[in-house]
Parts: sequence; structure tokens; C-alpha cells
Amino acid sequence: MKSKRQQIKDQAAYLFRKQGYKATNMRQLAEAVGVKAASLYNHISNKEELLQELLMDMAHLFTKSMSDVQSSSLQPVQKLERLISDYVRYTVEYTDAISLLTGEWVHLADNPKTEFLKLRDNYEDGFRQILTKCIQTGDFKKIDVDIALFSTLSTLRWLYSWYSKHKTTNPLELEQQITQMLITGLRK
Amino acid sequence: MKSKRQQIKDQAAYLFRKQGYKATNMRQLAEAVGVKAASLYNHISNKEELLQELLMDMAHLFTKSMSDVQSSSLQPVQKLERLISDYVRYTVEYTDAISLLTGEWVHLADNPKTEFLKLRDNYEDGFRQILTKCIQTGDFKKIDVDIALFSTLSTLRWLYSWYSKHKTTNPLELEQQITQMLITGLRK
DNA sequence: CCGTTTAACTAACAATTGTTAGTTTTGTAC
DNA sequence: GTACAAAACTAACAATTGTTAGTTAAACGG
Repeated sequence: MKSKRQQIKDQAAYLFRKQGYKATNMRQLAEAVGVKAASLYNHISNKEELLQELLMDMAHLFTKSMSDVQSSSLQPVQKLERLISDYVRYTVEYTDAISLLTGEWVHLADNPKTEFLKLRDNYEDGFRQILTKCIQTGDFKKIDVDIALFSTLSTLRWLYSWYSKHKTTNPLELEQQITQMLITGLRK
Repeated sequence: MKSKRQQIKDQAAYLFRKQGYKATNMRQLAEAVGVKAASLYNHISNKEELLQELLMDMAHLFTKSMSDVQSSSLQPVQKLERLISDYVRYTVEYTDAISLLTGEWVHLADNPKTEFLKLRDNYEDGFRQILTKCIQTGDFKKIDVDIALFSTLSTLRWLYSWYSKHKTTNPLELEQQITQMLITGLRK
């Protein structure tokens, strides 16, 4: 059974996603949890802590994914496929929290914001290095690596919204379709 | 010279993008315009009107782009290329306002929200029809059309954030790189 | 049972919010 | 220069916000 704290975080993720962090107030959150607003403070210290933890939980997930892939002995293209696979899995499992990565981090205070963006940048850098390797080995064409990085990450970052509308698709097939789309493109 | 109303809208777009609609207050907006908060109401009727107009201006831009392409006699693949080209142009010209399309529409009241989403859905439908045509003609492989649509639109919708970091790239080259990335993929 | 901790409640606070009323200044047409 | 409209200002409002204080009820170990 889930701790009250986790229940609060889950509801917060749901509401922050649907309405945005700033537009969600503690009374709404409390009602969703089934409690009065003041009672929330027996389990959390303040509103921003919720956003902070939700975002950081996800950021650490991706940091782990990246460092696992980096320290593996896979080929560059396989590394890329593994990153995509992880991303799809996380999106399916933590749809609400993942959705916050897109825009809600701007509401973090300076310190946690900096920390969050550092992790985000590290992830992007790791991704870029792997893409670069894929080009060097000749597996990928000599496309602008920043464009490739941007297009790939965009697709992955929007995945949660797509998944919300197509929950039926099974994750494995989804992952394969996306990988194929990104790697071989649209043209026959 | 720009009207005061337009100046207010421009600053609103900038602040809404940077901080979010809910996190931006009328006193901040007023200061950015160089005026006291109450004076804004000589030019606008309320805060939400600003968000509404910013979003609707963009939505109508895309609606126009789509209907122009649809009524043209271009080949399906050329139609797609034209849509991408328009999207890049708009992104470069209206970066701030375009960025609001991503997440800030949730703060619209029910009525304008419905209207906005209708236009958005129409655009997506038009896009899907063109992609379907590209597959039927044999120009594109038989990929899941919803995946192709989703991946393409994701890349376009995130473009504003990429452009903000790479303002140096000229739009035409950007458009060509993105088109190539989407259509021929990464693999050599 | 009892004593202690945990977690719920009510009530209220200080701050911030969008907006309005009323007034003064600025600009323009004659 | 006077009259009128446009647009700025000051001051204040009602509502909403996150959070705290103080208190009561539930849960639990001995």
C-alpha cells in the first residue's frame, strides 16, 4: 500500500499536468487526496517541494538510464535504441510526472532549477555524443548532429501526450515504430 | 510604429513564455510596457483576452497555411514540404507567441479553449490526410500514419526552443535540414 | 487501559492577485 | 487657447493564495 506522501505526489502530478503548477492550489490538491488543505502539511513541507521532487525523481531516472547505456559495451546505434526504449518505458509508467518535464520546471526556485537543468543538459550531451558516434561509424548519414538530437528528443518529449490518447498501443510496438521512424525516416 | 495594444501583446507573449501565463501578473506586464498596471486597461479588457488573442492569432495563421496548401495543386510530398516551410517561417517570426501553443492554452476559459482545440484538431487532420496521401502514392513507406504525424508535429512544435538557442542558423537552411531529417531519417 | 505519536481538523494570517473608481495629465482639433 | 478625448496615475476593493497555530481524533506500543 502506498504511503500518504506518495498518494499526495501522485495527485499533485495529475493536477499539475492537467492545470499547471501555478493554477493548482493546495485546497484542490487536498480534495483530490481526500483531506483538508492543512493536513497536507503533516506529510510535505510546502507546495514547491512537490514539484521539485516530482521533477527530480524523473531527472534521476534519465540520468541513470544514460549512465547505464554509456557504461555498456553496446554499439552506438544499439545504445541509441536502448535510450529510446527506456524513454518509452518511463513515459508509459510515469506519464503524469514525465509531462511536467516539458514546461513546469520554470516554476522551480533558482537553486533546484539550476540543478535540474544541469541534469537535463548532461542527458542531452550524452545523447549528442552517441549520435556523433553513430555518424562517425558510418551508420548514420552526415546530418547536422544538433538537428538530429533536437528532432529525436522532441519526438520523445512529446510522447506522453501521444500515449495519453493511444493507451491501447503496447509499449514494445510503440518503441519499435518510433525507432524506425527516427532512424529510417518516412521515405520509401 | 506599433500600437500600444500590440506592444502590450508582445510583452505579454514574452512574459507568458518565460514565466507562464499564471505566474505573470499585470504589474509585471505593466512594468515591461513602461506603465502602471491600471493603465493597461485603457487598451485591453482583461488578462485572459491577451492569452486568447495571442493563441488565436497563431491558430489562424496555421489554419490559413493549411487551407492554402490543401487548395493548391502540389504533389502530396510537396504539400508536406510547404507545411514544414510555413511552420519554420512562423516560428522564426513569432517565436514567443508560437511557444504558447505548447502548453498555455490550458488556461483559456471553456469557450475559447474549445474553439482553439477545434482549430488545432483541424490542422492535425489536414496534416494526417496529406501524410496518408504520401503513403498511398508510394512516396512514403507504410509506417503507422499516427506515429508519423506525431513525430513530425513534435519536431515542429519544439522548433521554437531550438531556434531560441540557435538564432544564427538561417531559416531556409533550417527548413531543409528538418525536412531531410524527417523524410529520409538518420540512417545512411 | 495508558501514554505517545501521528495525522486529521477549524480558523485565521499575511501576501498577492486581477480589476475598478475616481482623478489628473497628455495630446489633438478647431 | 479652449474643448474634448485618450491615456496615464493613485488608491483601493474583494477574492484567492500558501501556510501556520492551536486543537482534537486515531493509531499504536507497552
